[in-house]
Order: sequence, then C-alpha cells, then structure tokens
Amino acid sequence: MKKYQEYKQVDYPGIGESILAFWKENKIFQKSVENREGAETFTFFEGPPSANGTPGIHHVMARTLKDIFCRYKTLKGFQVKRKGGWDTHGLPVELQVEKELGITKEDIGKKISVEEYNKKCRETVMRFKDEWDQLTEQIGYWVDLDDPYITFDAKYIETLWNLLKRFYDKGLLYKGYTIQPYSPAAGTGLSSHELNQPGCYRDVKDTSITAMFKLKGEEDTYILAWTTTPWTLPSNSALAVGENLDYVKVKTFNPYTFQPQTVILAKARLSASFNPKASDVAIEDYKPGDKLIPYQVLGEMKGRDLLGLEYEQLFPIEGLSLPHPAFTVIAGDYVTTEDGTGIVHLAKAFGADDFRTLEQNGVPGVFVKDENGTDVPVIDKQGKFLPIVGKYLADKIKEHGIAAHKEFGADDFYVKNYLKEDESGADYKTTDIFITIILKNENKAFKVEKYEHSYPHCWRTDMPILYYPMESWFIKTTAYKDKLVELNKTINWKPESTGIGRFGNWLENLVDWNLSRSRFWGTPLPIWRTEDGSEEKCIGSIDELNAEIKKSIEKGFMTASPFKEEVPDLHRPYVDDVIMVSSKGEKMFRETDLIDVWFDSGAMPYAQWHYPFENEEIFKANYPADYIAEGVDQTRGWFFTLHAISVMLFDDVAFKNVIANGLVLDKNGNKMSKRLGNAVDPFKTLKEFGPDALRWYMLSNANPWDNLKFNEEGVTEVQRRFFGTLQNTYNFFALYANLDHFTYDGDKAIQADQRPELDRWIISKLQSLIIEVENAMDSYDATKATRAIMSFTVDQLSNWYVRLARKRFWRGELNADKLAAYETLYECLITISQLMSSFAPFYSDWMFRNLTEGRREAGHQVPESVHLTEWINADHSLINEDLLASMELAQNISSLVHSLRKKERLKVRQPLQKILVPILSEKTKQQIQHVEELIKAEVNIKHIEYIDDTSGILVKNVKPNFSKLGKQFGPKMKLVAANIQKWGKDEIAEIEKNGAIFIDLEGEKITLTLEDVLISSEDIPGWSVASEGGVTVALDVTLTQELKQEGIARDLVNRIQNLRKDMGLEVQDKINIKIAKHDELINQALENFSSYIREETQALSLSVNGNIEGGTILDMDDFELTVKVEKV
RNA sequence: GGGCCUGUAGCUCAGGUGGUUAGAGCGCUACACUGAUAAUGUAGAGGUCCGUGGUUCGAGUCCACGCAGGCCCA
Repeated sequence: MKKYQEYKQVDYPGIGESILAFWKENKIFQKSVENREGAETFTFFEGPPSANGTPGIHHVMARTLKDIFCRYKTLKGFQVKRKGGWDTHGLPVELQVEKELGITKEDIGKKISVEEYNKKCRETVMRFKDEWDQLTEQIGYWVDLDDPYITFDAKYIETLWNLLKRFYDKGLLYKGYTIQPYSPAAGTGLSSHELNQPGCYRDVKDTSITAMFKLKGEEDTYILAWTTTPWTLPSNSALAVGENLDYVKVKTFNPYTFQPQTVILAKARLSASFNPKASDVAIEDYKPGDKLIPYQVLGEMKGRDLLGLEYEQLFPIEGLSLPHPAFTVIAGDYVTTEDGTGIVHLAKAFGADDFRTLEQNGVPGVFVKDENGTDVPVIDKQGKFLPIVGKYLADKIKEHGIAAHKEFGADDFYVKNYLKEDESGADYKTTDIFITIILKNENKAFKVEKYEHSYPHCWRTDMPILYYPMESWFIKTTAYKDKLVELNKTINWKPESTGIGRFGNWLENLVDWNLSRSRFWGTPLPIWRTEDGSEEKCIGSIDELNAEIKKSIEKGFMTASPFKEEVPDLHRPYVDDVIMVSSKGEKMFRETDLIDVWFDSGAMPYAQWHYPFENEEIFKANYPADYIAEGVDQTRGWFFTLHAISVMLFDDVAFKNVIANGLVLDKNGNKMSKRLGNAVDPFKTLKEFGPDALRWYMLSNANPWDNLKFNEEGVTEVQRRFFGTLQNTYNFFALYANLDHFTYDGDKAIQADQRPELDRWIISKLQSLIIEVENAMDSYDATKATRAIMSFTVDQLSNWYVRLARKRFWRGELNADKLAAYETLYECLITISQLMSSFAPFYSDWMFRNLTEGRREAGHQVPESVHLTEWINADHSLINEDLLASMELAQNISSLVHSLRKKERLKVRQPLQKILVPILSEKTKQQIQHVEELIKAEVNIKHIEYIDDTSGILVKNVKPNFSKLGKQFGPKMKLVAANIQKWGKDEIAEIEKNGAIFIDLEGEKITLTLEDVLISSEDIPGWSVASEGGVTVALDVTLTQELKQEGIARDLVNRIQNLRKDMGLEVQDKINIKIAKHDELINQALENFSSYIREETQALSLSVNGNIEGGTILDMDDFELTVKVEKV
C-alpha cells in the first residue's frame, strides 16, 4: 500500500471542497479554539459587513487578511476567538426597501406604517446572508458564524443605550445644531449619499451680488464680498479673509449710484473686478454715468491686517442687531481668490463652513426666538423669510417703487422660488432680485450679475436645496481630542501613514460627532424630553425603560406597555409610543432621531457580548483587540468610532494593531462596478482556481494596503509557479518514498548534523525561512511572509535541492545517504505545509495530511490537521552561515559556467576539463572547496582550479569604496576616485601587502587603507571569463579525446533513456543493448564507458556488433548510431 | 480646496540609513533537459526609475514645485 498518496493531476477547487468537508465533519475550527483553552488570548474583532448586498472579490481580500493572523496566532499557541457579526442598520437598507416597494420617505407613515416598513428592512438586511456564509466558508475564513452579533438585536441595542447613557452622564451627549442639506419642498434633510445621486448637482444661473459692507469710522470705505445666494445677506454676521492673502484698497466710483468710494478686495481679484481698460483713466476725469469706471490702488495689506475691522450691518433690521464681535472681519482658512473678491460673507444658519468659522470665533449668528424661546433662522422650513425680514423687504419695495409681479406682504418672500411661480411675467422678480435692487439703490452693491454654477438639488422634488440648521445630537469628541491623539500613537498601523497621516490628521481637526439621523430603521436615540425641553431622561437599559413605562401607566399617560415580549423590540415605532413622566408630572416624548450606524459597529467590543449586562469575564478577556483589519475607507468610519468610544468611555485603545487594506481594482486599475461589468465574481473565481491560489495571489502580489489590480493571470501564475512547483516536489517525494517503502519517523531520523552537506544546507535555509516568516507575521506583513515561502520553495528547495539531490532518491537501496535525503525533503515539506497554512489553509492541510497519513495509520500521535499543530520553532543551531555562503557561491559559479557554456556553445552533457576561479581570500577558497563536488556535478566539469597572485596570470582591478571614502573626503571624492582608477598592479600589490598606501592629492599626502578600496578580479587574459557579484570564473574549453568520448557516452545514455521511455518501460525494468559498430572514436567511447552506460540505463549487457537487425537509428547530432534495446 | 497613498522593463512588483553595472517573476527570443515530463532548467533582449528644479563629490532614494491615477474629507 502506498503510504504517500501520489497525484497525476491536481484539482485545486476540489481540494478546497474536500478539505472544507473534512473540517466540518471533524470540527477542526472548533478544535483549534478549544485546544487552546486556558492559553493566552489573542483578540480579534470582526468589523461587521452588511448582508443586504452580495459579496464581491474585495471581500475575499478583506476576509483573508483577517483570517491569516488569527490562524498564525493559533499555531503560535494563542486562543483566538472570532465572533462573527452583521451590520444591519442604515440608509442603504432603507433605500433598497424603498426601491423595492416603490415608495419614498414621505410615504412612510402614510402608504406604509413604520412598523411594516421596519419589518421589511429587517427581512431585507439578511437577504444575502447565505451567500456571505458560503463565501466565508469557501475561502476558508474561520469565524464563528453560528453565534454572530447582530446590530438590530435587542440585547445589542441595550448595550448601545448603556454606552449612550454613559456619554450622557459624563455630559458628553448634547443637542446642538448642524448645517445640513435640506429640501424645503420635501420637508426633509438629505444625506450626502442622496446628494451624490447622479443628476443632483446641476448647472443653474443664479443672481450673484458683490455687496458693500461699510467700515465703521471711515468715510465711504467698503469691504467687498461676493455671494451667489443674496437671500443669505440679511443673516450676515461677519466677513472672512485669508490671513496670508494680499488685499488692496482701491479708490473708485459706484456703477449704480456713481458716488465716489473706496473699496477693499483681494489683490488677485483686481483685474476681475475692474475693467483693465479703465486703468488709464484718471479718477478726476470720471463723470457720473460713464461706462468706464476709473480706479486707483491706494494701498496694499495682508489679510491679517484686516482682522477685527468693524462694519455696519448690511440690513439694519430692527430686532436683528447683534452684539460685538458680530459685524467684524475674521480669518477663514478656506478663503481663496479663485472667484469673488477674496472676502467671504458669513451667514451662520446657511453654511457649514460659515457655522464652523463663526462658532470658532465666538461670533453670534442672526437668529430670532420662536414661541418656545429657541433660536430659529430668519427663513422657515418652507424656505420663506419670517415676517421680521419680510416686512422690511416689503417696505423697501414700496419705498424704492420697485415694480413687482404681485403685491408683496410681510409673509410672501420665498427664496429659491419654492412656490414654483411662473417666472416668465415681465415684472416677475425673485426674492434675490428684490434684495439686489434694494442694495443697488442704497449704494450697497458693487456688482450684480447672473452667475452659472453647480448647485445641488433634491432628487425627489427637483428643487434646489438649502443648507439649513438642523437640530442634532452630538458626542463631544472634541473634549477628548488630546487623549484620542495620544492613544492613537500607541496603535501599530499598517501602513503607518494611515495612522499618523489620514487618521492622525483627522483627529487633529476633530469636530463633534453628529449622532443624529432622521430615519426609521436604526438604533433609536434613548432620550426623552418634555415638550419645552426643560427636562430630559436618557435611558440606559431595558429595565429602566420598563420602570418608566410602569410609572407612565400609573400616571395614566400610557394604557399599556407596547412591549409584549420579555426581550422587547427596541426599534421604532414601539419606542416612540413610550411617553414618560417628568419630575413635574409632564409628558416626555422620545427625541425622534436614530443614531449613526457607525456607533453600532464602533460599539461592537461591548455589544457583541451584551456587556455590561452579561459576560463581563469574556469581555474583559477580549478587550482591547490585538488585531483588526478593514478597508482604508473605514478610517473615519469604523476605525474612528471604535477608537472614540473606547478612549472616551474606557480610557484605552480599542485595538493595538490594525491593517487598513486598499481597494481591489480591475486589471486596468479601474474601480470595479457591477454596472460597468468589470466586477469579478468571487464564486466564479473560486470555482476556477480554488481558494488557496486566490488567497495567495492577493497577499503576495502587492502589499494589502496598496490597491490591488486584480488580474486572473496573476492567480494562474501563482498557481503554476508556486503551487505547481510545490506539488511536483511533493509528488517527487511520494513517488520514491513509496518505491522505497520509506516512512518518516522523527524519533528515528538521522541527526541533522550527521547528514550530507546539501541536506544541512537546505535545513539551514529552512530554519532561516521560519525566522523570516515569524518576523514578517509578527509585524503584520503577510506579503513578505508569502514571498519568502514562495522563494524558498521554488528557488531553493525545488530548483536547487531537489535537482542536485535527485539521483540520491532513485539510485541504489535505502542506505543512510538516501534516508537522509528522504528525511530532509520530508522535513522541508511538512514545515512548509505549516508555514503556508495561514495563507493557503486548504492545500496546506491537504499536503500535511498526505504527509502524515501513514504515521497516523501506524498509530502514531499526529494531529489530524495542520491547523491543530504547534508552531515549529526555528532551531538556530542548525543555521550554518558558512554553509549558506558556500552554497550561494556554488549557485553563482554554476550560473556563470552555464552562461559561459552557452556562449561557447558547449552543452552541459559534454564534460569539460576545468574551470579557473581567481581567489582573493583564503576564506572564499575554503567556502568554494566545501561545495566543489556539487559545482562539478552541476556544470559537468572535472576540476576547479584556484588561482591567486602566485599563478602569475591573475589580473586584479581596483575600485574606490565610495560609501566609505565619501564620508571621509566629501567634496574631494572625485580626485581620490580618479587617482585610484589610475592604479596598476604595483599599487594594488602595495596596498595588499602593507594594508595601506600613500597617495598625493594635489600636493596633499593622504593615506588609504585596504578598506577604502574594492579589489576584484574580472579578467584572465586568453580565457573566456564571466563575472558577477565579486565572483569570476574562467572556462577551459579544450576538448580532449577522453572528454569527447565521455560526452558521447552521456549523449548515448540520454538517447537510450528516451528509447526506454518510448518503449513504456518502468523505472526498475532491466534491458540489453546492442549497438552497431561505428568509427574508432565512438567504439572507444562505448568500450571505455560501457559500465557507466549500463549503470545509468539499467542495462545488463552492452554489446557492439557489426550489424543489427531491426535496430533504431539514433540522431547523435554529429553522427548517427544504430541501436537495439530489448527488455529482459 | 485639504489630507493620505501610488507612479521603477510590455505586465505585476522588489529596491534599510544616498555610494557609481537598478533587480525578480510573468511575457518574449534562443537553447538545454527528457527517470519531477501536460513538468523543469539556463541564457539573452528589454529601463528617460512620472516631470522640472534643488541639496550633495554622488539622487531611483532627500527637499520643493508640478503631472497622472486612486481613496477619504470638505
């Protein structure tokens, strides 16, 4: 019976399937975790994917990356629990449901109840769970799929509420404003996602105005600020300049009132604001009404010189005046001179930048109190000016006698034409136009014109959006900025730049975390308020909630609890039905917001265990994470929310090591998209290549943090080059081990130091490889690890060790040398199977099991899977640096000889007498002598001759050692180099003899030592020479009769082997050979090398006859030979 | 507009702290091997190291400014 299974053909996808079945049947994953009970914990957090879409090829990348370090750490002896998880809330789910039901957000609560809607969301979100599970299994991502955390789960939400309450109790959860895109026509806020829908940004022509803000305390001096939204001007409360930009003060005339005036604007905007033709016109020559308005620059200043200047309110409306520092000049870091005047008008309520800048500078905005006493902007949610402004505008229209298409009262001024009035009437005017006319008349407009620009529109109503202040709940992350920054520095980021750059900079410019989402399917904000906002309650558990409900029922606000089940559904609409009782006995209603889904996922370290309600021990043992991995696009998403919650509530990092992987692009570097049809189907790819080659390709081709240009040809290459070579090597081993009935037994194996040189060398290499892989994996560098394994397997093991040791496997009986070869190759293979098991979990297990099956059947204790083994630590004592250096020389010299043979057209089968190797040090000579036999066999030469100075034929070259001399001589380097390059053999001899030499450098005497130069030998006169990496080889190309005969013998062996093969003989079959007589040289060759030929071809006899019946004519290149081979 | 990443052979990628002939694999060409054989090996050709300036005796490497592609954020 064969102990080692041999395979003609390998079916990689098949291996994936059969090993997967084996894992399932024998619970290998569970065992790999249970095995390590009591061992040190290595904690991994799964960033939850959303299962409402099908998985793509990039998920293979992300999940492989997660998997490999967990597997590696398991081998290293850690217990690695991996709880799976699902992200279930959020806008994409809602949008998908709306699309399928053919409804919009407005229909919720009308055409469909919130209850039904959320039910639909809950069904939809797990729609592709099966596909996800399938992919996860098929690619070998080991994660606990049976007991995952699910973010819509009531227990999960309970933890979220608990965390939110902790924030609340610390005073870190507060209600404030944020400026958001808002659609007055639809009466709803819009997400950036919605704004990015195609067709939302449209080119529109708006009335733009450069308004004049009169400086206080100066005669007719104005600051110019440009805006495309004149309706925001009544809300102006400050002007922003760029501190480092250049500004000018210009004397000119108003084009509408013709009055003389002085204006301030950015120097760079001068030519755009004034007609250059007017630059020649003298100020004095201007007459009111002239088309060409002269201007004269009076002075120049920096933006920072303008800071603090006060100006008069543009619309001095009663009730809208503001205290200092309103109506002053402040600095804005985003101010440019690309358009406008280089000075930006700020209206706190209608621009996110405006809001932020004013807030930072402590400048109040223009607001009025509503009936509840809260501040509201002067435009209502329908997009209409409040009467306080409307009355002012209506009065001005009368005062200035402006013709209008209708009578305007105080309550008639809509911005952006939200009434959808017919605009074609002769006197039709928008609110913007009224505002500009009033300003023109009042000498407050410098320029008014139509301006075409891109402006976002509501995708439902097609109407332009407003940026409008919306009430929102925030987590005060800014209060912990320093701590967040500080603890981030303790995290090991891969790549580092994402941590210090992308993430670090983001933390430096932190703003408070806006938690609010005005939606339906998500975690409800657990805050109840009285109607006047005077009292609030934040609920932190289901028990608290029930207690409040009980109180409410007693008070009579509620008749019954909306929660029938013991574990209630904490979603809308049920929580909205809860009315609580304030301390004063008033009704309290829930704030209708949901929270940001990123809070859901960022809270998974706690919520996945339902901490602190349950599992405190498990939580503490599994926090913080040793390792997480996710796409780089999560930097401001999951990575941030994990970090923020952990630092702010638990004063610790949430993760210690993190890989932020890049995107998977198509082979041309374009983003994959289902729409464009360039997306790669992971299931199809798996079916074609199996999981191992796919994983290996993704990890080894490029660093995971760089974008991967996914190319199937790359997978093919990995499969052929790495897996194919490894498979061949295994098969080679299996073939001969079975013939020899060899079974590996570690206890009885020959001691490594007793084995032949070649064996000790590959063992040396193998130990170095283990260390290399360990180092790479310990620093989370999978690419390095896979490349090292690949290089060892292909270049060292297969291409060198097996090739050179080949004959040892098939010649003679099972002696010590042969045994050592088997044992060595076996040890290499089994070690590779373990080293590669993290990356190629299926194939490696398959090979491991093939290698160990015999032992298992013989009753030995061998783990049933490579994933249940203990890491084989490197044995440093087996690393022989000298031997490694020797073998490298052997490889180099062989390569050089091959190159020379090629040049001289002498094939390797033709033996040659000798090579010459110039020797510059005794050590090198010894190192080469060590591997002399190998070299001679590999390149088919008889002798290696070492030549040194005494031979008289060695020609040495000398080169400056730049790196050493450069530091010493710096600028004189060129002179020194020139001097050294002129040296002849006398100077070289002198420095070699004395260890130093004096040279004259433009009159200056300097000393150079042996270390300052590099001496090499690259030439032997009269010989064919090749040189590389400091080694030089010369080839003796003389062919003696004897050599020619041997060459013929070898050629003949080769031809007979082919014949044997054509005849279909087995390796061990014996033959008889008859050869027809030929000329003397050939007869001699046959005679002299008869035994050699017989041995090589397994021939019992070799006879040379005059004539042969039915022989085969062999083409021997230079001649032909008739031969008859017969099976014995 | 800002932050970050990437740019080296036809393709995919290596190239600690600057050092004088810039490497590998694939592909291509030629050859070898034929007892690992639908495998394998060797050699060769192939380079404006994205561009422009700068620092330096010396730059693929350091600095500045650009260009192209990508991601995230405004």
